[in-house]
Amino acid sequence: MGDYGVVVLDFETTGLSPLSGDRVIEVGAVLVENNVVTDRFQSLMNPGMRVSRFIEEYTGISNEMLRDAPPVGDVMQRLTAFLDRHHLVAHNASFDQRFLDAELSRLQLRRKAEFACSLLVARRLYPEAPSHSLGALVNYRKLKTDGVFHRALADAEMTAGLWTAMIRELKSDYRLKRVPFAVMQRLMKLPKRNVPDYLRKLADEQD
DNA sequence: TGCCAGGCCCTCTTTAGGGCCTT
Repeated sequence: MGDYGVVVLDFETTGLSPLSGDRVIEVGAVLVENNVVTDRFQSLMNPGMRVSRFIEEYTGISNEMLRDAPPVGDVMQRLTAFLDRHHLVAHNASFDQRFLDAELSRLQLRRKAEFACSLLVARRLYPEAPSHSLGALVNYRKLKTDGVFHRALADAEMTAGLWTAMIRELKSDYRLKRVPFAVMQRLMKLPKRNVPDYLRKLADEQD
């Protein structure tokens, strides 16, 4: 015990911008407790609009699949229950955060949990990686996948795999006893050159 | 029909521009 629980989540959407009218079409989320996945949530959602051919091909989610899916609002209510009060993690979190907040706002709900971003942490821990896209990082760290990409639950599972791998490596490489959520949030914002010093000092403080 | 974001981060920087990420 002593580690935090976080929910790693991923949205598939009709496009890049909720302010331009884009909606969510699928959510995948995994609960990570003590650095192990202990629960999962996944659902397609009917956004009330047709998705473009590009999105159909990018995600493999067709308009036909969405036709009989539950409305976004129903799924977001169930997702809120799953999120409970856990902190949140996503790859390029600002994207998922914008969509989550936009959909909650339509329900007159507000997010209470804080986000951390696996992309921003990975840029600091693996500056030499050829790319910091989720797929590239999964290859770079040789993480297990089921070969599915750009579906919400598969991407959430891969992001969780990356997140837990980074925490394990922080513990082993810097002899950290604990890697609290606040430390990951701090890493997101730290200038790259300050990261090694910060982690060494943190290890000293934990001794 | 046609339109289409935002934040991070580097650099030939700060009176800016452009690539990377997310769908």
